Amino acid sequence: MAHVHDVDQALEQLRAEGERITTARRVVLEQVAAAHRQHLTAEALAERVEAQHPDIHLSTIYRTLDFLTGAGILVDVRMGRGPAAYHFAGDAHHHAVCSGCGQVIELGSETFDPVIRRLADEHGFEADPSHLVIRGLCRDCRAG
Amino acid sequence: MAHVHDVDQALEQLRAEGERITTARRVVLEQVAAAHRQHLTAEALAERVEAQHPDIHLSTIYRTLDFLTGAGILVDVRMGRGPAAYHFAGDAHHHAVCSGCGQVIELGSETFDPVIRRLADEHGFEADPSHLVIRGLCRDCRAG
DNA sequence: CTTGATGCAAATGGTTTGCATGTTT
DNA sequence: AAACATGCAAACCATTTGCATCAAG
Repeated sequence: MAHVHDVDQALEQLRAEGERITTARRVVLEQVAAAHRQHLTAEALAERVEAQHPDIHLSTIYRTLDFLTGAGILVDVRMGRGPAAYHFAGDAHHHAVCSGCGQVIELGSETFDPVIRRLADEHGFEADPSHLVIRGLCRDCRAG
Repeated sequence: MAHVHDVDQALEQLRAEGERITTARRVVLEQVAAAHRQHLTAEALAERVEAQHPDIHLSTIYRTLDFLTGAGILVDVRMGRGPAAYHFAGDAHHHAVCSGCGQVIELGSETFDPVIRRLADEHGFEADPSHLVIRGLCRDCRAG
C-alpha cells in the first residue's frame, strides 16, 4: 500500500479499516496537513488544535499521534534530544544536520536510492526509509 | 582527526586537549570498551560502574557521557523511544531493521559512501554518520 | 447499545540542574 | 590555590496511564 500524504487518503484508510473517525483525529490530520512538510511536535500541534477546539486535551493529541503512527499514516521523527515530531508517511524526506551550526539541509527521498539498491542486492532487504538524519559539517563550518 | 575507538586513544585525546581525567571518566570509558560494540544506556553503564565504584552517582554518569559525547569520543544513539545508548565514535556502523520481524542486519560504515559522496558534491556537506537506522522488510518478511 | 475515544489529574521515565563539597591540575 | 568535577536532592520535560465519562458506529 502506498503511503498516505493527505487528509482524505488518511480518512479513507481509517474508514476502510473500520477505525473510528473522531473530531480529534480529523483535526490533528488537518493541522499536520496545514503544516506541510514541517516538523511539528505534539505540543506545537496541540497549540494549533486548541485554537479551534479548546476542548481537545494534550493527552488526546498524544494518543491520536500514537494511533495515526501505528496505522502507518504518520511517521514520527526523533531528532536527537527534544520532543518527537510528526509528518505524513507519504512525505518521505531526509536531513543533513550540521553538528557545527545546527543548519538543516533537506534531502529528497531519492538521495538514498543507491543505498536502497545495494541493500536489495546484497541482503534482499526492501528498505523503506521515511526519515533519516545524517550528521556532519556544512560548507561554512568546514571552512570556518 | 580520526575517531577514537579505545580507552587509551580517548585518554590521550583528553590529555592533549587539557581536559581532566577523573575516575568517573576513566571507568565509564572502560565499561564502554568492555561492552564492545554493544549499545549501552546510561543506566546499564551505571550498573556496571557501580559494581566497582559504588560512590559514582548516576548524575555523574550522565554528565560524563555528555562530556565524552561533546568531545567527540563517544556518540549517542537514539533508537525511537527509550533511553539513549552510547558507543565509541570510531565504531561507526549502521543497521537495517525489519519492520516485520525486528531482525537487525548490521551494515558496514561504507554502506553509505555513495550518499556521502553525493552530499559533498551537491552541498559541500561533509557527512560523518556514526549511526543510522534504516527500516524496511527483510527477505523473509517480503516473501512471507 | 457496545466499544472504543476522551478529559482530567496524577504518575512515569529519562535526564538535567543548583548548590555545597571534593578532586585534578 | 584556581578551576572544574561530583554527590545529592530536587526540578524538569515529554510522554503515559487510570479512571470516570462521552461519542462513534
